[in-house]
Amino acid sequence: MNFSPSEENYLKAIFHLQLDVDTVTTTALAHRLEAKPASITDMMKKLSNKGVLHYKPYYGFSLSQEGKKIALGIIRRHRLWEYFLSEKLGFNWKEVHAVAEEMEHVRSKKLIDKLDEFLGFPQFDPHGDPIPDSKGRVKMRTKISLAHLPPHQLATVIRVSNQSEEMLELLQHKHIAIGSVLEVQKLFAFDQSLQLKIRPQRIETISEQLAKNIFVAYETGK
Amino acid sequence: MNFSPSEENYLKAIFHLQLDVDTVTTTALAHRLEAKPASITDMMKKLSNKGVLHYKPYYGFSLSQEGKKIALGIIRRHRLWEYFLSEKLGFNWKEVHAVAEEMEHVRSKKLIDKLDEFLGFPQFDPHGDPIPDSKGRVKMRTKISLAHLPPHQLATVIRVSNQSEEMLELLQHKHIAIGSVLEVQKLFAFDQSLQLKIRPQRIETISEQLAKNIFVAYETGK
DNA sequence: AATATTTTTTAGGTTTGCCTAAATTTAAAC
DNA sequence: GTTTAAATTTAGGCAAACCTAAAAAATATT
Repeated sequence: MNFSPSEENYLKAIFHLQLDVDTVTTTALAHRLEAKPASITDMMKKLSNKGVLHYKPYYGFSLSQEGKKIALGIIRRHRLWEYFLSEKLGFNWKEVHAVAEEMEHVRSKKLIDKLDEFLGFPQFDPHGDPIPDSKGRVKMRTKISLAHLPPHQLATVIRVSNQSEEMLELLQHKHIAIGSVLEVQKLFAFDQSLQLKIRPQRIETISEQLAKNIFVAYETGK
Repeated sequence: MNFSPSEENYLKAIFHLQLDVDTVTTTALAHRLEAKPASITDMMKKLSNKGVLHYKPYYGFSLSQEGKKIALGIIRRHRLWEYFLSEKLGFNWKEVHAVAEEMEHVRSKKLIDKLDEFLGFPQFDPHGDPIPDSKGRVKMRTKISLAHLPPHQLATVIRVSNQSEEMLELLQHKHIAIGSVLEVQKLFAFDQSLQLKIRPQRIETISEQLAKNIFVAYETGK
């Protein structure tokens, strides 16, 4: 079955909303897609006719098994393009999303699988979100601020929320960069400062304030 | 001004038709776009209102200066993606066009300029057609069968029309590949066979039949 | 439980990009 | 120079994807 760009956007949005709730409401989806509730109802009828949606009027909707598979395919395309834009063309994280939003609608299985191969089968996009593989499987990770990382848990730096000159200078000094693998060795109760072990074998101490602005991810079961 | 994918396809098609004729007719365009003449008229009204077209009802149309600039931008996008698909993802020439047809409509100046840079500012796409640069300038080349290449004219192999095992074997034996730079040293009148000089310094003789299946290009003034 | 409020759906309208069929204009043929 | 044929445009319709306003259903309030 074939889906228009618009239908694809609906499926993707529902998928994301379902990460938090079992059943998605008309208003929630309208809000996310910046559309009016009436438009949502229109589309829900169409999508449930196509069998990708469980829909009971007035009681919300959720993706069918088929719908989930399709949504994962769209997310795969989106995140692979994000990775390409960031890694190969030098876009920064903020610019990447809007462009990928368009590119994800180019539908060619071969294109995406070749792109995946060209990129070296990346498992996570530049935001640290997992990229589904060609069978729709995703690696799960927990993403949190470094300030909340459990001690002795190995994690990878995926983002810094503050991009000021001053912070980047400090990060450089501490040898912390995107992709750095590290763990918390000690948490000092007095001021919540942290002692880090940065792979392969560097020890650094950072303030709570800095830790709060560094985001890390680590793999979890499943 | 902004153009929909459909409008872009019309502009591109008119541009291509104008390579052969000054004024494009409704029927010619309808034929090329596989649409009905009435649809063409509809769109011509829209496009001439947007100022990209000279249009006199019943007498055909042609691109305005502005229209040409936009068409070149679309062709630039198309051919850069073709180059990417072929060079980076390993697509073959036949598959490249259809996918690029979709990708060309992702509009982001930055995306295209970064892609251009990433690809090393290529001047010709995998079909040997010129890629307009970011200012819309194109290098011109003549594309012909090797059988018709004027003697002593340096040219580059851009395509082989027959992809059979047998022919590829022969090409390999003669050290002729896509991108080979060569010139005709002698044409034997008896059987139209050719003696080639292949850069940097190889001499090969090939039959007329083979020459007819090899296509080459060479730069011409402007 | 009855009423008020919020959420959702229905009904009907708009724009884009296509279509068919009929009318009009231009070009060709006699 | 009529008449015929071909090309083009106009008129009116259709589907997709949105909208507004009104109606209907579910939820909250008292």
